[in-house]
Amino acid sequence: MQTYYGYWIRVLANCTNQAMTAALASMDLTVAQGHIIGFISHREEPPCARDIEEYFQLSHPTVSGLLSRLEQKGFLEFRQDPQDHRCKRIYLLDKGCQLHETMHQTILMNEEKLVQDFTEEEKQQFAALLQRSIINMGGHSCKRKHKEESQE
Amino acid sequence: MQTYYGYWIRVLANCTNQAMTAALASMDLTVAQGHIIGFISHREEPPCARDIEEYFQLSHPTVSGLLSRLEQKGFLEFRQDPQDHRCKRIYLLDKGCQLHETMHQTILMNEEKLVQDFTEEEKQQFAALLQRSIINMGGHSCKRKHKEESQE
DNA sequence: TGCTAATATGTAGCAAGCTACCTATTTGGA
DNA sequence: TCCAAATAGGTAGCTTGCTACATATTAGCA
Repeated sequence: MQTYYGYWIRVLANCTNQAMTAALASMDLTVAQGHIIGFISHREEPPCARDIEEYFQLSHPTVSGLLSRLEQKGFLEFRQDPQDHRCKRIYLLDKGCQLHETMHQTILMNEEKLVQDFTEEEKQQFAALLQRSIINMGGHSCKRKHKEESQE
Repeated sequence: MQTYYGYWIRVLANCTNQAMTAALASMDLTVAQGHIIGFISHREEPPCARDIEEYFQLSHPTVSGLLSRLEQKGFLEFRQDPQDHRCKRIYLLDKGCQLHETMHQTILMNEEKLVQDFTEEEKQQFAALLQRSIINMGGHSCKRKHKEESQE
């Protein structure tokens, strides 16, 4: 067996990141920041940092840094949860809401580019194999329901 | 169309990275450093930084930083190319060569884990779809022949 | 009640990715 | 030949990922 998948995944992750970086640059957003804005805007209830960590399988300091940069740029703000004083709920500000639709379209376009010459069957296969490999690697995010949530 | 691939690729890249980090930790190597050691040891001629940038689709400063950390730890050394004084050829030192076999086995184990419940056909499909999506995103690394090279 | 464990978050310091700029060397065409 | 473009590499400063530590609050059990 050749040792290819890890290499391809690394390169593919880098490629998609670079393409999305270019696409989102005009909005003063990085790829990771854009995904977080999208995640927040799709939630009915304002999430806390912990929710983002679980959904994206990221460590707390990583999410903490992302959120603080988004706060500095005026995309969101924190408000302490009245029930649980440990939690800081994340609220999207106008600036963040306005961007969302444009960003959503940009992400959709890049998704389409990624699989532009795939048949419908191949798209489904690709999605299924990606999800199974995440589970194989012990990724927990697949334990949660993603049905109503987008990747952003 | 749902916006999933980008999200899955991000999560998968993160998962494989975390698993490999744990596996390589005992060798005082990070994942990126391990892959570079593997790449160098598989080349007949000592490569220069530019070769690594192309193979892994990474920027020059990224590769530069990786190599300088590997040099500091005594895994490799630079020697100026006598023909072209711009190039610094990269030579693996004993410490790097000794590690290679162990690291290679570690990477193989993780590759196997990634697709542990895939059939042979699914493995081939996964490989083909990953490569096609890299090409779709404009990744240049696929233009080069990888037949004789491993992912490391 | 009161102590312990679990949970949410904060921060320091590192690796690895990037852009943008720099110098030095080589190459190639006028 | 000689100057400009291409090429290889260096460095500053950023984001994003991490581990390892810290504090504050909540929950649960004796």
